[in-house]
Amino acid sequence: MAPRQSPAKEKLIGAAVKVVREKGFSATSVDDLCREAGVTKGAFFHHFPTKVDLGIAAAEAWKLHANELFGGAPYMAEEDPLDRLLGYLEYRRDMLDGPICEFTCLVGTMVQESYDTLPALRDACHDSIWGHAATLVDDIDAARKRHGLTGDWTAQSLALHTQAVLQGAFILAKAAGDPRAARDTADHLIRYVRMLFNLPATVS
Amino acid sequence: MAPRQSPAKEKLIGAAVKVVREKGFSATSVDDLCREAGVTKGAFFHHFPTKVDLGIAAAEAWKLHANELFGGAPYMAEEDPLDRLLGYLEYRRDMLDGPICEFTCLVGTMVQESYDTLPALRDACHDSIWGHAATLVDDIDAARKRHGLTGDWTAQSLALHTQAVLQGAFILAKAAGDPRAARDTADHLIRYVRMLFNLPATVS
DNA sequence: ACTCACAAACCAACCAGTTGGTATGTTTTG
DNA sequence: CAAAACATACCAACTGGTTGGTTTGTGAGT
Repeated sequence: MAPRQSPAKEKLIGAAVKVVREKGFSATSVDDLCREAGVTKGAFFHHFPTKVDLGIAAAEAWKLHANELFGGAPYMAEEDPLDRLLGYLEYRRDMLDGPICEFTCLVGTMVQESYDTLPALRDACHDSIWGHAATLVDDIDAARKRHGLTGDWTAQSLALHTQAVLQGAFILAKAAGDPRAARDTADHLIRYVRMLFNLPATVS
Repeated sequence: MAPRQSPAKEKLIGAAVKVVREKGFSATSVDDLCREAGVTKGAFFHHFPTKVDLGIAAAEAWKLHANELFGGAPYMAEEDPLDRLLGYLEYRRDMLDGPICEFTCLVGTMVQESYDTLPALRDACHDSIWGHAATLVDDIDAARKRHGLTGDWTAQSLALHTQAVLQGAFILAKAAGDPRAARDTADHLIRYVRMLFNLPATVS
């Protein structure tokens, strides 16, 4: 239902998602992006006033992509909200496989570089992360009620915690050049959530 | 006891630690680093063959700095290794306060940008993170034995998990421009470790 | 006739790295 | 012991290439 943007604009956003994840935002030049998208600089600056504006558009596209991907995943059919939450976490753990460039996070990468120097881009990254975390909050709250939990933590803070652990896992994978440590960290996260909800700690 | 390097070299490493944490590695120019250190470009390339080599030296200095800081912290006097571990985590949580640029991690920032393009720098970041995590492993293992724990996780994986959570917390703080979400995530980590060791979940 | 979407050529500023040099030790040698 | 030879630490000026961004032009659709 997206209002079908012009092809050059979409190709540039796709190129940004790909290249920035590999090289980082500031190491990616406008020429890199045009080359990847198969478009000239004229087209670039026709659609985006600055390079930062493409970064912002890419962050927004990334949020839509993520919420579509995880909103439509098989575990979303589970009836118990806790099963949906655990399904999400296991799905994310299982994604930590194969080439690193395919599971890392665009906005986590961008915000590391831009938080102090490019506030508009930082805000777009914030919106992307918080917007994705928000899709978990209702299930966490419903799971708390259904399983009669108390505990001095909020659904929002647990949702953000899952995102933090995943972002940290990406850093471990990048540093090691190998996703094993990232998978172990995701397993710790799953074990934590199971323990919070009084399930056996054994990870599936 | 360090063999006292030349002043320009030390100033450049200090400048790299500061400026790269604020702006990221590739957005930081050699001129930025020279200006911050108060030396000329000639001095820079006398001591470091390339900008990447300064990044590597900064990553090594960062590891030494961290292991010195946390190795000499007050909680290290605790007798129970579990108290040392929890002391470490609470200390790290309490550091998540004040200006963001003062608690974020140099090597986490650098490896995000360099993992695919600058393998030598990535390896130095890997060594820094893994080297710091290693300082926790013995205490975790000793705590497991003393508290009679079983559980299908390794001390190494829990040590790395703490680092992942902290790295993720830094990303949340950077994205929000505010450390509150990072503190909440550190509290979840502390709660997890307490639950693993069968302590009351309440966070101090 | 007019706008939109794009292309090509171009620009000043900036980039990492080089050059050729000086000042200050330190080591070797007559 | 002193002079010569060498090494280290540093500096100012420069270079070729790259940067984000601009300008001007053009072909297709309306």
